[in-house]
Amino acid sequence: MAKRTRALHRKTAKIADVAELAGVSVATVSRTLARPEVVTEETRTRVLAAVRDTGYTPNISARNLRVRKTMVVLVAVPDIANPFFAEVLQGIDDTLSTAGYGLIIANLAGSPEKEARYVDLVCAGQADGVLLLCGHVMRSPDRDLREARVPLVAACEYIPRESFPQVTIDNVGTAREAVQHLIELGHTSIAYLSGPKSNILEQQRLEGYRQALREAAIAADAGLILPGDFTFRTGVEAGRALLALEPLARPTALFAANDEMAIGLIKTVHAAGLQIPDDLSVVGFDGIAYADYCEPTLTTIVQPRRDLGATAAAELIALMTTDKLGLRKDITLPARLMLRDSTRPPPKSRGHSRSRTRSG
Amino acid sequence: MAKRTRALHRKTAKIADVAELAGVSVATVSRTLARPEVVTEETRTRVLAAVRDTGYTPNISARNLRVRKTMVVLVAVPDIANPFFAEVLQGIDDTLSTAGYGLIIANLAGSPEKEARYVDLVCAGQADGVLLLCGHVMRSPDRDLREARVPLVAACEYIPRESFPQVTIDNVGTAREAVQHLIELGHTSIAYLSGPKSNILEQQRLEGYRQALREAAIAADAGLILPGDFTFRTGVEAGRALLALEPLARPTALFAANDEMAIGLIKTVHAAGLQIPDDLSVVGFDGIAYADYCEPTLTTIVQPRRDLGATAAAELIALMTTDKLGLRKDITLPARLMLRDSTRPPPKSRGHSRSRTRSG
DNA sequence: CAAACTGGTGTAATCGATTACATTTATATC
DNA sequence: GATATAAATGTAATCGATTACACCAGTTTG
Repeated sequence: MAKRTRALHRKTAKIADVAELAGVSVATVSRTLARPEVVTEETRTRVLAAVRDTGYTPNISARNLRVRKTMVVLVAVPDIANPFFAEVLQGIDDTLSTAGYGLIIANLAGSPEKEARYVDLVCAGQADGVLLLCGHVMRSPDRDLREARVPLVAACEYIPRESFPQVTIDNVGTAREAVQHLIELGHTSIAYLSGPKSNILEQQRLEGYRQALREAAIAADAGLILPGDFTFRTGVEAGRALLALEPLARPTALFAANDEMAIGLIKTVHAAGLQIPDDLSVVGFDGIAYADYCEPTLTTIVQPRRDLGATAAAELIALMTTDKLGLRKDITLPARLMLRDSTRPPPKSRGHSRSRTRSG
Repeated sequence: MAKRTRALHRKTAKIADVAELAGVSVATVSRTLARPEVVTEETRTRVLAAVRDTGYTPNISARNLRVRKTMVVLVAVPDIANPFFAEVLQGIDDTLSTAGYGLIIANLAGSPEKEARYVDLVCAGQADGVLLLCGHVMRSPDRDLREARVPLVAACEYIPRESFPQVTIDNVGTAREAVQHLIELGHTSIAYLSGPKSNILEQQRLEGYRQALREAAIAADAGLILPGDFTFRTGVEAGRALLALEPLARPTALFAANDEMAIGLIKTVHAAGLQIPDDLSVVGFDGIAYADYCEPTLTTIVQPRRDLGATAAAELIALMTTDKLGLRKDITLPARLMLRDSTRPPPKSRGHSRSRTRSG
C-alpha cells in the first residue's frame, strides 16, 4: 500500500524545494518565474539554476486554484470525423495553442449524455471559455451552458437569438450564388439536396436556393427537393431517387447542401451511366479537401475553414481577457464559389442555355 | 478595477456554502457527494437539497490539487485533419469520456514548438496519462516525455525499443497480404508507392511488399518504388511519374502505403486515360471512408481504426488506475484486406496470369 | 542628520476541496 | 446500568502555488 502510493504519487519538486536550494523564499522563486525583471540579477541566476537542478515545473492545479483560471478552452464539435470540422479545428488549435491555451475537444456525436458531462465540466470551472461549433447551446438535464457565465463564442453554425459573438459565413447569400451559377449556365430544372430540416445551415441554404430561383422567375418544384442529412449515405440515396425518375423528368442540375452528399450522389449516378457534368451539373457546399480529389472535381462553395476557426478563437481570447462579456460582435467571413469540373451548360436538347458566353 | 475583478471572478458556491445551508460540516458534504452510502438518509437529502439550491459544483482545480489527479489525458496526433487519425480519435474519445476522462488533443502538425509545449504540460502534471499516435516519443529541448513518469501508451505507429504498451496492427503481414493478392491475380510487375522513408509504418509496409515479391520469386525492381509522403499530393506526383514511363514499361499493378496517395494516383492516371483496374490495379492501405467513396472504390487493407483507439485508451486506463507502470503488453489488432473495384487480373496481352481461378 | 523614498525580499494568508483523526451519539452486550 | 462497539459527524491539516503586506537596507532630499 505504501509502495503503491509512492509510485502513483511520483514526487516532483515543488516551489519550496527550489526556494530552499536557492536560499531564498518561495515568494522570490514565484516572482523570478513570473516577472524576472523585479529581482536582482544575482538572485535570478541562483533561482534559475535551482529550478534547473530540481527539474521544477509549477503545479498547474495549484496555480489554477489560486488565480482562478485554467488556461483551457472547451470546443464543442458535432463530429470530429467530419472533415469540415477537422479543418476548422486546426484553425482553432493554431491560435489557441500559440496563445498558451489548452484545448479540450468535446466530441458530441449526438449523445446527450456526453453533452451533459461537458456542460458540467464547464460549470465546474474546468474551462475559461467555450467555442461552440454546434448549432445549439449545450445543455445538461438541469443546467444550461449559459449558466456557467463563461465566455462563449459560436462558429460555423449561426445560433439565432443569442447574445454571444458568432463567426459564420453568409450561408443564404453564397447558396444563392451557387444556384445563380447554375442558372447562368442555362439550367432551369435545378434540384436541391437538403440537410436535416431542423439544422439552421440547412434552412439558410435552402432559403438561398429559393431566392435564386425566385429572382430568375423559375417556379419552385417541391418534387426537386431531395431529403438528406449531410452524410455520404444520404447522397447515395438521393442519387438513386434521381435515377428512378423518368429521364426526361430529371433535373439537369443539382445543388447539394454539403460536399459529402454531393460526392455520394455523383458516385451513384455516375455508376449508373449518367455523365457528370454532361448529363447533370452538381454544385456542393463547404469546400472539403475531397471535393478537389473526387472525379470529376466538384464545383462548390469553399468556406474559409481554418479562418473560421482561427477568427472564432481570437474572438474568444479577446472575450476571456478583456471581460467584455456583454459585447456582441458577429463576424461574417467571405466564402467563394470555386468553379471546377462538375458544372457546365445543360445538354442542347434540353434546357435553354441563356448565357453561353460565360465560361468561368 | 474592483468591478472588473468581480466580473471576471464570478462567484460560484463553494463547499462551505453548501455545508452552512445544510447545517452540516464540509466533511459531511464532501462525503455525501463521494460516498452517499456512508451518511444518514436524512443528512443526505438535506445536503443534496442544499447542493441543488446553491447550484454547487466542486472546483476541480482544488480537488486535483488535493488528490493529485487531473482526470485528463493528452493525445498526441500527427494531424487531426487526417481522416485516419480522426477515426482513431473517435474510438479514444468513446472509451475515455465514458470513463470520465477529459481529452486534450495535441495536434503536433510537425511543429517542434507545439510538441515542446505539450511535453511541458504533461511534465507539469496537467495530464494523468498520454496516448501517442505519432511514431516517436515527444520531446522538448530539455525534457523528454518519459521523464514525466506518466503512464504512456502508443497506438497505430509502433515505436521500437520502448517499454510502454503499444497497440498496432501487423503492418508487415498485411502489406504482404495486399501484394500477395495482386500476385494471385497474376500480376508480376508491381510498383510500390512509399511513405516518408523515416516513418516506421513505411518501413514495415515496404518490408511486407518485399517479402511477398521474394516468396513469389519476383525480382525486386528499384525503379518500381515511387517516393511519397502519405499525402494526396505525392500520390498525384507518383501518378505523373507512372504516366511518363513507356506504356510497355509500366507496372500492371501498384500497392500504395496509404489510401490518400492511392486515391491521388488513381485520379491522375485516370484523367490521362488509363482505366482502373483494367490498365492498372491499385491496392491501398488504411481503409479510410473515402476509399469506399471514390471511383472506382479502392481495394485496401482496412485497419480497425475505432478499435485501435478504443483499445489503446482502455490499456491506458488500466495503466493509470493499477499503477503497473512497468508491465509491457503489446496488442496486435487484426486488419483485413477488403476487395473492391480497383484490382483485377492484368490485361491478357501482358503479365502471366497464374491463378485465374481465384476471383475473390 | 532626520525624513522620505525605493527596490528587493520574506512572512503568512489564501484559493477550495479531501480526509486522517477526534469526537459524539446510538446500539449491543453482559 | 456500565461498558464495549459501531455509526455518523466534525475539526483541522493538507495539497502547491500566488500575492498583499511588512520589513529592511540603501539612497535622496531638505
